[in-house]
Amino acid sequence: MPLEEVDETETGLRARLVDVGVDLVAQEGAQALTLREIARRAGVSHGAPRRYFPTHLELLSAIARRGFAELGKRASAVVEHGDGPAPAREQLASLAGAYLQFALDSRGMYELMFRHDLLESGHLGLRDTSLPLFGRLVELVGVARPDLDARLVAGALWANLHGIAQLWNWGSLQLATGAEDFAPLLHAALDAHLGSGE
Amino acid sequence: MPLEEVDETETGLRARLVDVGVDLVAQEGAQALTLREIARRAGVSHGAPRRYFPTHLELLSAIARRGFAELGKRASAVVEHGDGPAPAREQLASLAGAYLQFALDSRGMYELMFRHDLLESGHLGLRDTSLPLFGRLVELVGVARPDLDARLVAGALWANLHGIAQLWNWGSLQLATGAEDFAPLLHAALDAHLGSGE
DNA sequence: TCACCCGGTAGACACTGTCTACGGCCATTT
DNA sequence: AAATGGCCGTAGACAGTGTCTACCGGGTGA
Repeated sequence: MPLEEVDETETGLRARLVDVGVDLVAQEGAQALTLREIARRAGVSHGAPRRYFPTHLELLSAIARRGFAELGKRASAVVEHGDGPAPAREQLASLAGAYLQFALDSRGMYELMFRHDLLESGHLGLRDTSLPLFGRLVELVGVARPDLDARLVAGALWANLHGIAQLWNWGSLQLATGAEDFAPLLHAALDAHLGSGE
Repeated sequence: MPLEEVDETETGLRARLVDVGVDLVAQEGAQALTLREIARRAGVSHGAPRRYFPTHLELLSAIARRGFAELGKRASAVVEHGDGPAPAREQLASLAGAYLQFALDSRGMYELMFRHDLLESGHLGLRDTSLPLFGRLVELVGVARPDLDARLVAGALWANLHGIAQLWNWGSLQLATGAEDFAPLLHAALDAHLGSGE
């Protein structure tokens, strides 16, 4: 009877492994995401994950995809939150704030999401998980500053956000700038790329 | 007789291990910096490094410090290169360009230098290796834009450079912006943080 | 000459990711 | 109803890792 089972949301081991991974990275950090530890916490033998994830990297990628999904959800929630259509500049501020807040709330997950070997492995499916978010960023930049190259400015702004998130997360920026809150940096970046006036 | 040997530049095993590490990371990437592989290439047993570096992380930190030194050297060379005192804005462009070029030339080393567990371990001595460079950045920003908070702008700009370097290095920005050279992004960032006019 | 200690060796240990052979259970089939 | 086959998880082996400990060889001091 169940010969295809297209529904992937069942409570099988595959999903449970990813669940465990998401919890584990939140609690113990990215370096704790051992294949064997995930299997242990899922209550199966260390060979079991191989049935669904041929390699450790693919399991990690599946976990990271959850992170991208969560980030996308938060971003959407923030942007579509206003009752009326808020000015693009404000939406961009909210979006950027949500991005940084996510990176700080979910240090381990953010770190996992931007591991080079994951990104380069191609298992992440960035084109599906991350590009929509970037697309929205480009769109908003295009509205806020029609005079600029939206893709370029959006790229530079994204890089700025990523840099702030990363450097802030390990304390370099606090040490360098003496700040104790990332808000000034965020606003400086927004003002820089989008202009402070309008 | 040799009871103190303050001179640390001798050709002992300590320095040889770091040399090997620098070569190895340039040739094979950051993930190749195994303790045992470094020892192998240095022609000693796997236990030998422990005499000088109690832990793997401390050896990696010593290698990364070479990277920071090299980066600082390149930055100084570029800034002090002009015969006359070039405008601060131009010096900033050169400095930023050198930074990005270093990150791209020495992918593996750059990756190693900004490994969170190295930065957080405290073995890097960032206060000595990296802060001078940042100080020069602050100084130049202060000259170029006396109307702004130099430390804040310098921090945001540094984060921007770091983000561009990282995202560019694994291809995300190419994919997102469609660019095939990082120069436009660099100029966009510089214009954004320092203004395009003057 | 003897003792000492510095610097490197060699083996063990726990842990990792991957691979392979095995088994047990469910569902289909005859 | 009994037999068959395939899916899913187990268990053990293997090479490799970082760390720890016991050893020891040879040069320097007394």
